[in-house]
Amino acid sequence: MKFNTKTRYALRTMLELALNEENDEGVFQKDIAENQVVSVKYLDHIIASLKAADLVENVGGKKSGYKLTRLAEEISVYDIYRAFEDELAIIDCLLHGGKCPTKHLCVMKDYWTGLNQSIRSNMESMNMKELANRHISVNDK
Amino acid sequence: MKFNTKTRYALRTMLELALNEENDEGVFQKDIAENQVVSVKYLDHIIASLKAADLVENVGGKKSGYKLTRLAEEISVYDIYRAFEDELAIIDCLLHGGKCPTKHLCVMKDYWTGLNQSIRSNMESMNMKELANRHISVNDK
DNA sequence: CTTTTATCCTACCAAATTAGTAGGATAAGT
DNA sequence: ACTTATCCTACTAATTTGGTAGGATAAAAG
Ligand code: FES
Ligand code: FES
Repeated sequence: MKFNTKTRYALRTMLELALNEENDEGVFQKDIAENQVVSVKYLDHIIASLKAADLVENVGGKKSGYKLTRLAEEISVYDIYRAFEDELAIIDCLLHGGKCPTKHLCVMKDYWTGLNQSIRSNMESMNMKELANRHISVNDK
Repeated sequence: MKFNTKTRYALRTMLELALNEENDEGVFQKDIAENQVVSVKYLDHIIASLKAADLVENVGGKKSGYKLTRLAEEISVYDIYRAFEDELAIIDCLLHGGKCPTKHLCVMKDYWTGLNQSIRSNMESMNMKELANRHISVNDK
């Protein structure tokens, strides 16, 4: 029961972009890589997924920095999770009307569904603006 | 972000035992295996872990059934999870005073800590008696 | 206009984890 | 004596994870 490292790096990447929301020049991949202590090459994959999910974009052409495609406030933790994974389904029985392999009705399914929903709601209700604000208030002390 | 199948099978196994709490003869492994559509051999591992975690015990000697070691009410979903995994830590930064690899203070850690706590509380607050009751009320309709 | 550099894109890969199977020992019941 | 259910240890195939490597492309710097 772990989140993968890509999602974690992606969140910190998005946090940097959220902190630079006002910066029209965007942020360079290599600067992010340095701050996050991750190779530029690895960050390549992460940013590629974020782009594919339409969460970030280049400011200009090939050698330009990155910006968020929308307001940080409108990007949730779950949005970022979704750039790397399918819809949250903590067990397979919850997938696409997935059925339980058991003979009889499985009462656990209701429990899993509730837990799944709770985790998802938590991720949906936290946005990057809020995280950026927290970051500022912590680092200003 | 998935729970493993062992935990899932274990929960259903424990549910069967909870439903047979009053049955002094215990429940046989092979009967559980049949109900859960899982090989007896695989269930071997699952039950071994449950025993190691002191959640179930044999009623008698070698060929006897299993019973819960405590009241179903006193066994939480998290107890069962813990029979197969270490303390819940949805990212490694949360482990044993684990530090973040970042240069600066990582504000994400507070978020992860909160989510981790929320998931854990959810699992801790559901017990096998409650699940057994739900099972009965669903299957009696 | 040449060199550098940052993004882009596709392969590949080693290690770890998952979800089991296999084989047999032990001991109780028939 | 035979069957059978639990117990115990190894092994393994498939998948996932967490990356690295190589090079193409295009912009900017000199
Ligand atoms: S078997 Fe599907 S949730 Fe229990
Ligand atoms: S790096 Fe540890 S939680 Fe962000």
